[in-house]
Amino acid sequence: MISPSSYRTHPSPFESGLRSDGKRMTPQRKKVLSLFEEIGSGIHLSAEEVHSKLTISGEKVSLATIYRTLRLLVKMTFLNELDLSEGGNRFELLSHDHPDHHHLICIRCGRTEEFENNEVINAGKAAAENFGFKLLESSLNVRAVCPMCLNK
Amino acid sequence: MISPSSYRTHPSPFESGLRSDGKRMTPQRKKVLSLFEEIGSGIHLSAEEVHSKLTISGEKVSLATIYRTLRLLVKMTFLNELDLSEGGNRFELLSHDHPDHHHLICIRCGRTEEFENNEVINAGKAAAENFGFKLLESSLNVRAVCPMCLNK
DNA sequence: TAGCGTAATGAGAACCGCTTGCAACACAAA
DNA sequence: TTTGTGTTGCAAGCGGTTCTCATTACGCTA
Repeated sequence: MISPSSYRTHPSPFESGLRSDGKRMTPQRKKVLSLFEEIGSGIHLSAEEVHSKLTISGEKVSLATIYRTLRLLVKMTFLNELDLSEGGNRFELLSHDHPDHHHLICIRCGRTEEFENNEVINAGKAAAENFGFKLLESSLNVRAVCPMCLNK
Repeated sequence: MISPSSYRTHPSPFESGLRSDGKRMTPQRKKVLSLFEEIGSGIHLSAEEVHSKLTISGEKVSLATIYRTLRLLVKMTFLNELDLSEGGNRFELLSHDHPDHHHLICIRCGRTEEFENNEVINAGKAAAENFGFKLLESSLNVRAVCPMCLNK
C-alpha cells in the first residue's frame, strides 16, 4: 500500500543520516553530493570548482551553501578533506646534514609528528637520479587525523 | 693587513649567498634567520609566529618583510617550507584506497615530475599507525635542481 | 493538506593569510 | 660623499572561507 508521503522509496544513507540528526534534505545538498558521486572517488575538487561545475550545468547553488554543505559532508564522512588550511604554511630550519623531513600532520588541529624512514630517503634519491636531477632534500607529508580529533 | 672594510671577519653562508646574487644583508634578514637558528631545526613556525616572536623580543620587522624573507630563505634552501597548499582545500569522495602524490620539483624553474613508489606509501601508512593517526593522504616532495638548470 | 516552527539558503559584508605597489630608506660601490 | 638600486614599511588588494541576517521552505503535526 502506498501512502501519500511514501514517494521516498529509498531514503539514501545521506538522507537518513541527516534526518537522524534533526537536519533536512534539500535540493542543494543533493546536488553537491550527486556531483561527487558522478565524478567518482579519487578526484579532488575545490569549493570553487564545485560551484562552477554546478553553475555550468544550470544548477544554482550559492557559494556559501557549497562551503556549508562540504563541511557537513566531511563531518558525515561522505567526503574526505585534503590539505591543511588553518594556520597557513609553516617553516623550519633546513639542516644540511639530514636533508630529509618526514611529517605526520593532523589536518584538523595541526598537531605534527616527525618520523624517520630510510626507504623514503632512498626513494627520493632514486627519483632524482632517474630524472637526472640533483637532489637537495625530500620531505614526506602524511596528512591524517590524530586520535584526539578522531574522537570529536 | 686589514683594509677598511675587512671588519667582516666571517661572512656567513647566508651573507655570501646573498652577495653572490646581487642581494644585500639587512638587519631584518639576519633577525629572521637567527630566530630559526636559535630555536633549532625540527620546529616549525608560521609567518605570523615569526612576527610575534620577533615583536616580543623587541625587534620590529614588518609582516610583509617576514613573508618576503621566508620566501627568500626557502629559495636559498636555508629553510624548509611545509604544506604547500595549492590554493585552498580540496574535497573528494571518501574511498578506502589512499591516493599518494610524489613530486620531484626543480627549485630553480619549477619543473615538476611525478613518480610512484610503494615504499613511500607504506612508510606513510606505518607512521600513521605508529602514532594512532587515521591516514588520509601522503605526499613526497623532492626538492632538487633539474638538468637544464644545472647547466646554467 | 494546511499551518507552523525552525533549519537552510542567498547575498553581501567581514575576515584571514598572504602578496603587491609605491614612496622612503639604506646598503655598498665609486 | 655621492649615487644607484635593493629593501623596507605601510596600506591597499586579493583569493578563499566564514558570518550575518532577512527570507525561504522542509517536514512534523493536527
